[in-house]
Amino acid sequence: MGREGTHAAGRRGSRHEGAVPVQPMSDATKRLPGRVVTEATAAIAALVAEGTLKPGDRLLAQRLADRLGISRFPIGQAMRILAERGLLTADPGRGFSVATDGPCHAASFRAERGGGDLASAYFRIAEDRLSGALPEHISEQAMRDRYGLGRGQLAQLLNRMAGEGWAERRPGYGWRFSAVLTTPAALEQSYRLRLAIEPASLLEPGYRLDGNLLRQCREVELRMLDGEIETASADTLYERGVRFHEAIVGASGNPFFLDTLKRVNRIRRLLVYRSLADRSRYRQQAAEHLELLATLERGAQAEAAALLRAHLQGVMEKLSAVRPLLEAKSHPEG
Amino acid sequence: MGREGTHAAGRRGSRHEGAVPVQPMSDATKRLPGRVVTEATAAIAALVAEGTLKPGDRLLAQRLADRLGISRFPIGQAMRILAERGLLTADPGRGFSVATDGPCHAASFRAERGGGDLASAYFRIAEDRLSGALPEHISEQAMRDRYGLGRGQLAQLLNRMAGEGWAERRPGYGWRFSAVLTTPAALEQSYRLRLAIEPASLLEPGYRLDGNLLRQCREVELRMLDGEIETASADTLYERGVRFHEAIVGASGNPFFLDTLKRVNRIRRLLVYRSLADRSRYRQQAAEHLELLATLERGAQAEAAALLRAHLQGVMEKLSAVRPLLEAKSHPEG
DNA sequence: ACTTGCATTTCTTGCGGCGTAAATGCACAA
DNA sequence: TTGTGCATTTACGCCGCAAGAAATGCAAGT
Repeated sequence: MGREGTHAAGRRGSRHEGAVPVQPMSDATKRLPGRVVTEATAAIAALVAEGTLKPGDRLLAQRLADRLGISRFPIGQAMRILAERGLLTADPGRGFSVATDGPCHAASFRAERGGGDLASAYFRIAEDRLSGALPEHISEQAMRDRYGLGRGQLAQLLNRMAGEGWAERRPGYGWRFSAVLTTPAALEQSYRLRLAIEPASLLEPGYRLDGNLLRQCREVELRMLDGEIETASADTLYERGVRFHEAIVGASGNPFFLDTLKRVNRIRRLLVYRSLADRSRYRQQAAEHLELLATLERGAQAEAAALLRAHLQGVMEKLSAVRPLLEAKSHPEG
Repeated sequence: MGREGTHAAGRRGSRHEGAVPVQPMSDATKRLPGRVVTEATAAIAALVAEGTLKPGDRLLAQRLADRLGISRFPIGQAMRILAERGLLTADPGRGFSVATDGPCHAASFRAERGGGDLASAYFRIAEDRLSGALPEHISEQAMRDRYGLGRGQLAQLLNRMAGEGWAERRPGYGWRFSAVLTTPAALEQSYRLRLAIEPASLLEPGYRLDGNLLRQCREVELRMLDGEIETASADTLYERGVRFHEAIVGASGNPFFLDTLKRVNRIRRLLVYRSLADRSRYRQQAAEHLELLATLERGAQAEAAALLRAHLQGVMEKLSAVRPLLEAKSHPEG
């Protein structure tokens, strides 16, 4: 998806970010909604789409607000927007309820998720860094000018990068990008970390993979085998893999394992960015994922751990076969 | 109107932080030095103290600046300060050189490292959180008032906490502190992560523990056994342990392992904060550390990994014995 | 030629104001 | 009594200004 979104506009973008390019909008909802309203809108639409809310059901503002962890206000806004879109009907004085033809409309709300501005800058920076377009040392000022970011935004990004280990403050002014990402060994090293933690997480004392989650994971894998491997975008495929592994590890109940995995995955995303997704291997991966799920369902943790280890090792080997491709820009250092 | 507060002193501390309480200072160096100057001062003093620079040696500004990764300016300031302190002699027109009695003075420069203001707030927050004094949800405004922080400072802290996984933005306003830290199982879980990664790191392909580093580690452990266990502060003891393990893991050359360990250690520090340091166990720990070093020296990685595993497991068990003490405030949660 | 020491430039951070989004209180309707 | 709809209050993000602090350029000295 075009994550590059706004870049030219830059500075004056205020906070509304790229979200909700819905259409000119009629008079009642002229002002473009903020982040929370946008999310609430999507969330309610999702509830209708998945059938949790059926036609005729009345929507209680407070209830929804609690569920989403926000106040009633953005809920009201969201409902008004959805009513205009024909998903809900407004009963003046008695709030809103799901329209009879709501569910069909609901599908059109496919997560036009924004959040874009910052995320897009993040990826642009990473890409520039990997391609060598960004110098090793640079001042915040220069970064702001280059990417059209406000002070706070840039600070957020830099902190994140620092946390991820590929940028660091210089003693005086400015920042320094470390070489971690540009070395071809990084990807392999990230896999060795996963190899250490993922199987171990399956052996955690309280491990319990929720039945619902398991079913959900299985369905995704089946859909993949059923053709999505060919049709989905490379980004989506990556996302799917990440989600699977995070779900598996998350079921360990040990947040340290999960956080670590999430962390390494976020970086890995940058590393695989340039590796042409070789779709054929996804087929085998999906099969292995399914086998793993079956084993976990039986509660055979040790066996599952072994499978997972083998799975990761397999991926890693395939990977080192592609490695020459990545070494286009090898920075010998030492 | 909460906001105009400015209530406590806090605010006007500018950025110089608690550093360098050196003394009223004579006229030449009246203005208190900034962060970089302070660090440069300490660095140069250290060079003199450790004998890298001997009496009579001339100090070249550019050389030092390059070595520290900063510009010549703060170097000059630092040298002037040190000259006033009697560590260096000023040769007008020809810079500075080490004074004959420099080395004795140098010892008095024991890293009076500041950085304090923020760090102290960080620990106060963590403590309040652990003791339950801080509510689960809170707005930035309330935090600022509570801890007397500027907007930027607070933002920095919150970002850091978010990165460490124990605070997160709420959808609307305000922040939410996750339960990670308050659950009594957390400490144990953190050890299980370490158990997964530390031994594995010893088996990394390019593992190589530098001879110098090894010797240094050994010395520290010996000093510990030689009495420091009784005399050093609890904080220092913790620090020593962390450093040892990070050195060992860092020698794997895989930054992902090291980062993960650092990360978990930072959080662990908050978790052990209240556990009364039981000094007796440090003795055994030191012995095990030494044995580990010896094994690594022989290059017996697998054996070392086993030792490390046993070591961690031992610590963990001791820990679960103390656990009842920590459960003072157990938050059962569904 | 190399360095110092100063002057100038550049960068960063703190603070307060402003505009807008979200939270909250309240009156009123069902 | 419960819940809606609006008005009020509160919180937060962005911006500009100004004060330092660090980086850099330059002339003079050795």
